[in-house]
Amino acid sequence: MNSAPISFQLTAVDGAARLGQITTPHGSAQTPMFMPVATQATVKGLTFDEVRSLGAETVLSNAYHLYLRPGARRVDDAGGLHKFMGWDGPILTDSGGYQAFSMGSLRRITDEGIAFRSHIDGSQHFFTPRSAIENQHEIGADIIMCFDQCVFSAGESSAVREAMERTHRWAQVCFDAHASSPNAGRQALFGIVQGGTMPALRAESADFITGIPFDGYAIGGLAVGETKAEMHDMTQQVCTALPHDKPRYLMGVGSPEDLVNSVALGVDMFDCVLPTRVARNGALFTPTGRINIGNRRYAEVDDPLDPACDCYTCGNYSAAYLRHLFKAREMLGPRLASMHNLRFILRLMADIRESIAAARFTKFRADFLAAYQPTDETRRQTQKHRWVAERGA
RNA sequence: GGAGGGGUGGGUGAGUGGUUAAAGCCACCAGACUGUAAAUCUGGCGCCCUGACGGGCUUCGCAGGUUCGAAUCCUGCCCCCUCCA
Repeated sequence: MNSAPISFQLTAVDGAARLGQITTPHGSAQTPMFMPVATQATVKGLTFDEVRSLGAETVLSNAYHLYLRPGARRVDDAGGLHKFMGWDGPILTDSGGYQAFSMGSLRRITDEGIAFRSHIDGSQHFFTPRSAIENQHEIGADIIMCFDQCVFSAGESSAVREAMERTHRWAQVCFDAHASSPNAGRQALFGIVQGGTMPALRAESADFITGIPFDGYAIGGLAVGETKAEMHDMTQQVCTALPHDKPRYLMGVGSPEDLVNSVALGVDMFDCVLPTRVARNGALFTPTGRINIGNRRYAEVDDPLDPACDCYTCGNYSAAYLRHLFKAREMLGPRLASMHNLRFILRLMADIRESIAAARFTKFRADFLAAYQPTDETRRQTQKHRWVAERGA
């Protein structure tokens, strides 16, 4: 029997929020943590030196993308993903299950697995739960994920149930394939709870998945189009059903407010493309909410976007300059914006951890949410609701 | 001086009698993006009224004219470009 590839220690609890540490073959990381997304073995636009200096301890990559290019075999031959991409900290790889959701018409799902048509060259590829695990063995991340089927959470119940049951069957296959492999001693495997937005299905899924002794448990199929309230309720429900002593990973989340809210429910790990994707399109996080740097109002702001921010961007450049870079479509714009957003998120996580350690997370959360307006759209809706409420009364 | 071509909304550029407030692209304004097919996508973009639906007004160098109806046809004028001398 191999010794466990990772260990998880809880060091403090504040309400349902947990402070902990995950130790992997490539070092340890404090939780709750946010993992920047390096889908194609790169956090778009940044070097890993920069990623680390921003405060990231663990990064996420994607086995589907690496399988297609440069090839899992090639990554293995290059000495594994850590060496290949130049990141010696913990890495988690997603199996490619999410691509069952995001690739739409390019894939076909059967009980055997998922047939993908490569978005790169149109070639046909077939992923089975077993092959997805083998890919991840070759790639060599510290934490690998079960091959699941992600669906639109609030979709038709029969479709959600079907995907959930398939995910369950595949979870067992993944577990067996991993447990019987030599990699079980050096890579951790997480199971994934599905079940859409239906409490009964989530309960069933959490029960099934936690029945398999994975190294950690993930909540999948959220933040894919359902309401914030549904996401919150499902996360809360699943968290109460997950074992206390294993890390809990809410996949694909999230926005600043989602992170704060989900930590309050007991989530330990997050990943999300939002900070970097949104940054590349000119949206930046600030303590008072998300803004679009391309807006006219920043044209003459010669101070940093957030003078209190400790990131490289805010330390060296004005909002007006950042806006100019975006308007001129200069590549430095997305880079500086990505650094800012990742720093914002990673500092937020550090602040969260600090507040849990000091047993004042509840207040921290309340203060943060009171100040933070997610987007202009939500801001507008909030104002409209208020207006309608006042008027209707 | 001769021959020909052309002037369209911020720019470029379609449109040659009605279905045109006028394509497309750019610029500009605004929004979105949650296990990355994304440095992407969406909406707005003459003026006025409306929360919206919608309605009103004024536009295609300028001035006249033909016509039920003109960016489109005719006349005059003003500019611009190409070639020849």
